[in-house]
Amino acid sequence: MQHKGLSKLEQQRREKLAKLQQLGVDPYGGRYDGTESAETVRGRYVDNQEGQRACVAGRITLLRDIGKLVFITLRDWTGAIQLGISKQLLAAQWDIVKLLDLGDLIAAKGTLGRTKTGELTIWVDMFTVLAKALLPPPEKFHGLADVDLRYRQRYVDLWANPDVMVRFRQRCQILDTIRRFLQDRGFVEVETPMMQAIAGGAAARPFITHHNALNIDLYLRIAPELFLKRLLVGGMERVFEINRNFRNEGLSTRHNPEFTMMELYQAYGDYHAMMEITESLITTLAGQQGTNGSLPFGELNIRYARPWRKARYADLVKEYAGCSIDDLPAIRAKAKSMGIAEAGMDDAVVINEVFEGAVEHHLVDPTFVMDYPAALCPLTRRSKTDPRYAERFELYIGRMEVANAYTELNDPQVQEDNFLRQLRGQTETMATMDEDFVTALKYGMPPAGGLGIGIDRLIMLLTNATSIRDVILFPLLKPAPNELPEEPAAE
RNA sequence: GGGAGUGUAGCUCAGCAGGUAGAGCAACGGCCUUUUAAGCCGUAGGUCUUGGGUUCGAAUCCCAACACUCUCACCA
Repeated sequence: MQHKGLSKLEQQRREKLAKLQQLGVDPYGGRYDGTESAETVRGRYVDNQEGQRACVAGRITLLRDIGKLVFITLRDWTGAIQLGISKQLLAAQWDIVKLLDLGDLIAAKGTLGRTKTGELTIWVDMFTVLAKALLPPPEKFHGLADVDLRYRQRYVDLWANPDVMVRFRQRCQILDTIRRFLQDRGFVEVETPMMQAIAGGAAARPFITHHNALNIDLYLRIAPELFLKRLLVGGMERVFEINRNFRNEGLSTRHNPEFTMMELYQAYGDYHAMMEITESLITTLAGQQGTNGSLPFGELNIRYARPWRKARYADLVKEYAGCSIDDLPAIRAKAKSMGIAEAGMDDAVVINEVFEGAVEHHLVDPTFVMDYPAALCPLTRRSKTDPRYAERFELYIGRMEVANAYTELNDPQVQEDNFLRQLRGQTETMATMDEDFVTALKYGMPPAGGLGIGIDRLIMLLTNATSIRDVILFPLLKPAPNELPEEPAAE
């Protein structure tokens, strides 16, 4: 795929590499101690104070050759700093300076100062080549813009588009905060199987894989829920897991087949306790990211100020769709008017279609949607006052479902009945009876609240990324043509 | 899978009432010791995604394929 033009540019760089070697320079460096980040150097510099030294390493992203003076913009993962290299100061290494290219990795030492225009600059008196780049970097001003290329070559995107680095470092910071927040509340982090004999805990099509030694098919998990609740039975009272789920579904700006989910379970809690945790956690995170209680998300401006809106599912349908979820003819009429093929659908499913079509896009600021129809919630305890509803909420922010939580069902009899009812309604692999889970419940699971937060979507909201692919380092892509396996010739 | 859009130099993009290609950056050669997307002079770089068709003539029009983006569908 890479043709003449490119290999010519590469050829030129290989020649420079050979020249470096002739000058006795190892173009691929080695261990280099004593560097500081660009950010640190900027932070500690004091104006009008002589003799401040600095040592940095990074990639050459801009190079301005003024003849006997060269300015380099050196970028590391904290930011950029300018190097000034003068022939007078660096006569011994001048031949090497002239062989530097955009994209090369170098380390440099020197004295700090400011130029006429006030730019903080390291006046270099020693530098080391750490890695010669054989391929040219993308255009220096626009960066790498081709969306597909950015995902395929994230290793270029990360430094060619500095916002990308900032966002992924924010992602790490957000995850740190989540872990600390939960640990402070007494939760412990656990890891449960990603490969499961029965893919349970959600309704989604799983990926199938095979274990050779046991000669069994296994599923990549679609949710950790049933294992985490087994831990409640085992006496682990506050657990959480942050890990990948896999769902064999289409891709979109809000869906990646593998995505990161945080699930937690708290013994003796309920869904109101989960609301408190959710609201407290996410407002903490929003406060850390943002300004005065609100953050932009695409065209939207989302207000995170507490308290968040709480609204019953049924009330929202009435408010935005104009009909009661108990009035099935009206619901079906509404569904039909919205273009939903409601004829063969289950009542609860029709209601949910109306909800998704009529209500969701109104839910911009954080909103807890409470009390779902029980038929939609096989793992949830029903309301004691009105068993038609389940003690469940979903949190919507920016028109997206971000969290899902409920009072866990701990009655083994009801759980078994729900599984059986689900089995009757489902096609293909969507549901399998997990008898061992029912057995676990028979030993007694404490009443508990459980919560799942879609981490990727949360990070989208907190970092103003409107595509999930911008918060996942390597989103799933169709392999490039030359990576695809040979296709059988048959049509 | 449906709909809309995109595919031109290494990168970012022009060119599309049909007459076989342009700019900026990057590259190469030259000048320049305070630049900031440095500047100036010069040079080189293209099977216009692929395959058919219409035409005297196609980057441009038509058909098909491939890839990507957005969107809908699938997704409790």
